[in-house]
Amino acid sequence: MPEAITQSIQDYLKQIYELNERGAASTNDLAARLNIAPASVTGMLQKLANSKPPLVIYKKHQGVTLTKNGEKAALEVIRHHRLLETFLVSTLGYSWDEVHCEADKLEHVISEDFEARMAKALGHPTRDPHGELIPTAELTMPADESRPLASSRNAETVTVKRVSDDDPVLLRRLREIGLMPEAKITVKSYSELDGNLTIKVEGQKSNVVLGTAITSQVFVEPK
Amino acid sequence: MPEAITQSIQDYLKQIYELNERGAASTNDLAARLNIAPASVTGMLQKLANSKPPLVIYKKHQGVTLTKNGEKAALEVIRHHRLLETFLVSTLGYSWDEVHCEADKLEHVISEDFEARMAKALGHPTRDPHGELIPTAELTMPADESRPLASSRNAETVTVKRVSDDDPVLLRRLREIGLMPEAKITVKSYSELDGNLTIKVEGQKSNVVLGTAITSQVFVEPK
DNA sequence: AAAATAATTTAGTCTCGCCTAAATTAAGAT
DNA sequence: ATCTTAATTTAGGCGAGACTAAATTATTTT
Repeated sequence: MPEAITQSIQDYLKQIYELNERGAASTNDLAARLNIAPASVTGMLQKLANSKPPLVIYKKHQGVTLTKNGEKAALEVIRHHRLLETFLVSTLGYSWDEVHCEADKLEHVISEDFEARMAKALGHPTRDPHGELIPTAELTMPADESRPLASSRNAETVTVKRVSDDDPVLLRRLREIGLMPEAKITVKSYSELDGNLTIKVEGQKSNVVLGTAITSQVFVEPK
Repeated sequence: MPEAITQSIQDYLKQIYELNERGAASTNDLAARLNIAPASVTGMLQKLANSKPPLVIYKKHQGVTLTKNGEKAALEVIRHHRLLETFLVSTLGYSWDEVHCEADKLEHVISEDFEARMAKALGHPTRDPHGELIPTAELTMPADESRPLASSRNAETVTVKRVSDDDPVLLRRLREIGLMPEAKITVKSYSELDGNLTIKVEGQKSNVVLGTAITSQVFVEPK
C-alpha cells in the first residue's frame, strides 16, 4: 500500500510542480518557497524519492522532478486550490486577492466529494479567478497558450487570460487598472529603453503606462 | 503570550465541552470519543492543565472540566463546525447526514473572516441542520429549552428542534420518517412497558411507533 | 475488610517534520 | 589550476502527539 501523502508532502509536491515548469527545482528555491531551512528540504526530498511508489526523482546537487505519481498528487492539490478560489469568490464574495491564504489551508482537507460538488456547482470551470488553469478531474493539466503581456508590441489587441497570483499588492493594483481575466486591451506603444508598455484597457477612460514588473506578470492571448 | 491551540487540542476541547454537559469528563470517555489510547489522553490533559493560560481543570482520577479560556476555544470550534454544516447543506446540496465528517476537518482551518462571511451569507442562523444551537460570534452558548421526545406523553403536540447528530444511520432513518427540525408531531400513545411512543408527523400519511433508542435522540419544544 | 476488577497514570518509545552547525561538493573568478 | 564562494548535504536534536506495557489507584463484590 502506498505511503500516506501528508499535508507537508502535498506542499512540497505543489511547489515542485510549479518550479518544474521552468526546469528542475533546486533545494534552495524550494526552501525559499516553503519557508523551510534548506537542510530540511534535503531530508524530505530523500524521503520522497525513496517512498513506495517514489513521488520525486532526486539526484544529489541536481534538483528534483516529479514522477508520474508525484505529478498526479500535485495536480490533485492544485485542482483543489483553484476550485476553492473560484468557489470562495463566487459564493462568499471574497475578492480576487483575498482567497489565496484561505485556499492554501483548505486545499489539504477537503474530500473528493467536496471537490466534485464545487466543480458541479461552478459549472466545471477551466480557470480560477486569477485565470490559472484548473487541472481536470482526471488530473491532467490543460495546455496554456497565453504569453506575457510584456511580449506584446504596438497596435496588438489581446485578451487577458491570467495574472500572477502570488503578490497581493500586484493583484490590488491590477484590479484598479481593470486588468483582470477576460479584459481586452490594445497596446498603444512600447519603449525600447525601459520596456514600458502604454496600453488602453477596454472600458477604461485613459491609457496606462506599465513597467515590466507588471507586464511580465500578466498573460494574454491574441484577439 | 498564550500557547498555540493546535488542531489536536481543539479536538480535545470540543469533546470535553460536549461531555461536560453531563458532568466532568473522564479520561476513558474522552479516549473513546477521540479514538486515542487512554494513556495518551492523560498526557494531553496534564499538558492542557499546565499551559499558560490553563485550558482545563484536571485532578487525577477525577476527570476534566474546561476553564473559561478552554470553553471559549471550544465554542469557537463548535461555532465553526455548525456554521460549516449549515453552509455546506445550503450551498453545495449536501444532505443532513453527509456533512459531519467534512465539517470535522474544515472546522480547524477556516479563518475568522471565513466564519464571518458564512454567518452573514446564511443570515446569522441560530441552529445548524440537525438543530444544534450555534454559539454566538461572541462565543456564548444560547440556552436550549428543548427536551427529549421520549419525555412526551399522550396528545401532546410538539415541534422538533434538534436531533442527535453522531449516528448517520439514525439520521437517515429520521429523514425517512420526516422527523427533522421544525417538523410538527402529535403523540398518539405511550407504552409503559417498552417506552414506545406512537406519533403522527404532520404531513405524513400514517402513524409511526418509535422506541426509546430513537425518541431519546430527538429533542422537542411545546407547540 | 480483602480480593478482584476496572480506571487511570507512569515510563519509555516511536514517527513526523522541522531546526542548527558543520562538512562537503560544485561553480565561478583570477 | 587554484582559490573563493555559494549551494547542498550530513549529523545530531527537538517538540508534538501518538503508542504499549507495567504500575498504581479506585471501586465493587463477596
